[in-house]
Amino acid sequence: MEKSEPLAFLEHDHSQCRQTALKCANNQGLRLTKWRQLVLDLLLEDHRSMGAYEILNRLECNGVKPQPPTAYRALDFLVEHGLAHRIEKLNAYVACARPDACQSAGFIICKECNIVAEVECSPSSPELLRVAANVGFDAESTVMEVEGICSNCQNGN
Amino acid sequence: MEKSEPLAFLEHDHSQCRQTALKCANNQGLRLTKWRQLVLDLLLEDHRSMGAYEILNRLECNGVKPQPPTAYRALDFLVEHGLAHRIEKLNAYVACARPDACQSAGFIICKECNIVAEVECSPSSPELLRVAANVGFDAESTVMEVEGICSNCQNGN
DNA sequence: ACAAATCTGTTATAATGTTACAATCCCGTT
DNA sequence: AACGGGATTGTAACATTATAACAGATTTGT
Repeated sequence: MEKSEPLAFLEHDHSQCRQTALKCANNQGLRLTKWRQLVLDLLLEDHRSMGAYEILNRLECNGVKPQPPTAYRALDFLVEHGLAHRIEKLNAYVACARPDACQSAGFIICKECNIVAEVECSPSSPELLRVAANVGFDAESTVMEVEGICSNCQNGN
Repeated sequence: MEKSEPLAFLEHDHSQCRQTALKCANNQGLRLTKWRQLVLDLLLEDHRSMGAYEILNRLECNGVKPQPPTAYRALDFLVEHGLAHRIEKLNAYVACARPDACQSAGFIICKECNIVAEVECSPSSPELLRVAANVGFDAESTVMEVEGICSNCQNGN
């Protein structure tokens, strides 16, 4: 598979994605607590994005349903440590597709089926970064998202 | 001035920006109604972004303060017709810096002073678009945003 | 075992955005 | 000028997304 192939659109062994993410989390010595684990599991179900409240509504542990801060804390943690990404356009979250090798990611978002394909790519448009550098701007984070209709949905699937 | 120079960071005659935007709106034959005019005026005050409710709170006409839908309708209209942009990372809006020649814009966002510099640039990272094209994705809109600290704010201004 | 740091539970509230429907205004045609 | 259809606005209620604040519990390093 090519480096920047968007996994989400390809047939693949998705359980591998989950394995990789978990392994990666452990290797980093992160504290994957109960809620973080559960949230990550939900996100790792597939390559769709989930809103915080969709996650919250499905979160549950021994019959206990947590409050919003619990979901947001877990999400913040996962995003901060590169196990998940926030999709700004959707106010939603996806599991990182390549937590072992994620430097800078862009996202291809299908409006129809909500698949979010992660693409490892250089941060932002080169022009944008060049201009930022020119004016002495200290870039900390970048958002790269393309929204449209995926090939499957164009064909009415 | 170079094509892709970010106006927001440069000394410039800002009244020109407003003139251009208004001229542009009229040339397109758009109906710049009362609220649209007022919202656009607020956005054109400078190159900062404003949240919908910040705009709403400042909106007023003959002592009448409108409700949220009024602000959102005006913003949607302005965005749809290229007179303003939505900044996804901030859930906020800026006036378009070059409404006469805006094809595809990226944004440099300073966390400190909230300046949003618009940069005309090719849409997204080439890799991201190439991958999208490869998988037959029909791209409709792209988000390109870089957040960080501008040169002024780095120097404690 | 202790203190410090981190994480969780809980309540409340803030901020952002939308639905739905009635009333009004604008514009082209009679 | 009167009419009719489409666009715009007024208004109330509500939905969704996110955070503040603080107490209690758990984990970690020493």
